[in-house]
This record gives sequence, C-alpha cells and structure tokens, in this order.
Amino acid sequence: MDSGRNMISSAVPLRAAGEGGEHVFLFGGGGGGGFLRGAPVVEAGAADCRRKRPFQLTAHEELQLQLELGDDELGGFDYELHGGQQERTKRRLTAEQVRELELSFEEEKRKLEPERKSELARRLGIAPRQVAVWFQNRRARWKTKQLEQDFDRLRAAHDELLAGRDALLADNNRLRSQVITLSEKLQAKESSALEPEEQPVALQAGAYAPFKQDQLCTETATGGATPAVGYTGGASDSPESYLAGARSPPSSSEDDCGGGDGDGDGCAFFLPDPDALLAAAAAEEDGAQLNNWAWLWSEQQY
DNA sequence: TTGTGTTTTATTGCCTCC
DNA sequence: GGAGGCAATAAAACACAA
Repeated sequence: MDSGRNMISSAVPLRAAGEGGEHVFLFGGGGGGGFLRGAPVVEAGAADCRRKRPFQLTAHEELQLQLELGDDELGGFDYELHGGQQERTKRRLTAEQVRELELSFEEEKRKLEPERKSELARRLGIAPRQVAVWFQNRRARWKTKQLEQDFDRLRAAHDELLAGRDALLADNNRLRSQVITLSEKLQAKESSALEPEEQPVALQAGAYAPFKQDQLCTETATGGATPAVGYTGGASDSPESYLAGARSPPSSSEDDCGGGDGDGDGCAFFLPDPDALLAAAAAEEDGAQLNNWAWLWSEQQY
C-alpha cells in the first residue's frame, strides 16, 4: 500500500487547538475519490481522517512520523509561521527540478521504476513520494493532451471526407445531366435519320433511356481528369477505339466495377467524349455498331 | 487590490497485477 | 495482501485582466 494514503489528511486548512499542546496544522491536498465524491468537503475530510490518522499532530508526533515513515515519505512541504503557528505550505518544484523530471519522463517512456524514483528523489532533494506523484500527474496531463490531439486528427479526417463526398456528389449530378442530354440528342438524331421500320432494335427498345445516378461514377475526386462514362462489356472493339477522340478504354484486368478507370476508385463505367459520340452518330457510317454498343451498354448497366 | 481562471501538487478510494 | 496505477477531486500557487 502506498504509504501516502495513510498520511495525515484534511480537505481544508485546519487550525484547532488540540490536546497536548503545540500542534502542527497540515494541509491535505484534495481527496474526494470514491464514495467521498460529492460529499461536503469538510465533513468528508474529517470523517476520513477519523478513520485513518489524525490530521493534527504535535511537533513531536510529526517528528516521530517522519522517523517512522522516513522523512521523504512526508512529501514536499515547507513550514511557515502564520499568526504564531507553524503551518505547512504546498511547495512548488523548482524549474530545475521540473526539467529533470521532464527529462526522466521522456527517457523512461512515462514509467517510473522504483530504483529510478529513489535516485531521482535523492538527486533532486525531494521525497520519492513526490516523484511518484509528479509522474502520475504528468501521465494524466500527457493523456489529456493525447486525447486532444487524437480528436483534432479525427476531426480533420472527417472534414476531409465530407469535402470529398460533396465534390463527388456535385460531379455525379453534373455527369448525370450530361448523360441525359447526350442520350436525348442521340435519340433525336437517330429518329430523324431512320425510318421507323429501319430503326435499330436497341433504339426501339429505349436503350438510350436516361441513366440512373448510381450507374455513373467520376474521377474528379482523385485525378481531376475529365469524367468519362463508358461500358464494361470487355469487347476489344470498344466505343473508345471506334470513336476518334474518345477516351482510352480501361485495362481489361479491372473488370466488374473494380476500378476500370485505373484510379482504383471502383469505377468501371466510361462515357466517351460526348462530342465524339455525337460526331459518330451524325456520320451514321456504322449505325449498327453504335447500336451494338447501346445494347451492350443497356445489358451491362440495367 | 481583487476577482477569476488555470496550473500544479497532493490526496482519496478503487482496481489490477503479481 | 501489498504495490502501484488511475480517475476524481481539493486546494495552493500562479497569471492576468479590470
């Protein structure tokens, strides 16, 4: 058991005439842990002291106690005269003592071995108990600081994720409207160019219907490249290879929405450049091929 | 000087480990 | 069961504005 716990204790500075003559009045620190928490200070302190050691000692008793516990166990109090009575005052450590303790705290990874404690106490001229208490309080401060830093880091990461998410959503909306416009234009072009009986199956079936939002993805969050939409049919004759000026196709190893755009964001869906697509449609040189893509597109994505 | 907020030093009971 | 760590807390010491 820590000897400090059996030491004289009082929650308030006490000055009362006791039996047996001249008394030393002792300041306890805080207290109030456990069941004493929330209890009136004086009552709690006094009750606790009755259970343990008396909080008032004669000078002789004080000396006896020092011998009994070892002088250094009594902690770092100075004695001052107040109104003719001797009082203990809490003693602050000097800057040099604190510096040594801080060094030790860093070197020993915040733990304090008993031998080290004794050695430090001897060197600094303070009680081993004081060294232990200092380390304990220092650990508490360190922990608080760590918690604050962790909180800051988490908040920064959270803010960053939110910003990325907002950018993606905006990008997604922009792409969606782009695809819708493109689909409508293409459909209008095809309708005007072909007789109804000649219209490709895919167009008749409405394969160019507007796309759902979750079928689209973007790259802007990572690469900032112009977003592109495409299909994952895996055919060698991809739309991009057919349409001049279209974007390069994804690598074949990235299939099944596993990051076909090469940036690892899980996107496997590409749009050719809208202008190139429209140019191809306008040319009508290979309407059947275009229809094939439209069909593949619809098969893959719907 | 004084009131107020913060930091430092210290104690308390409880808990875990050996 | 003792040693030591921890959270909660008290109170002195300190800093600083009004």
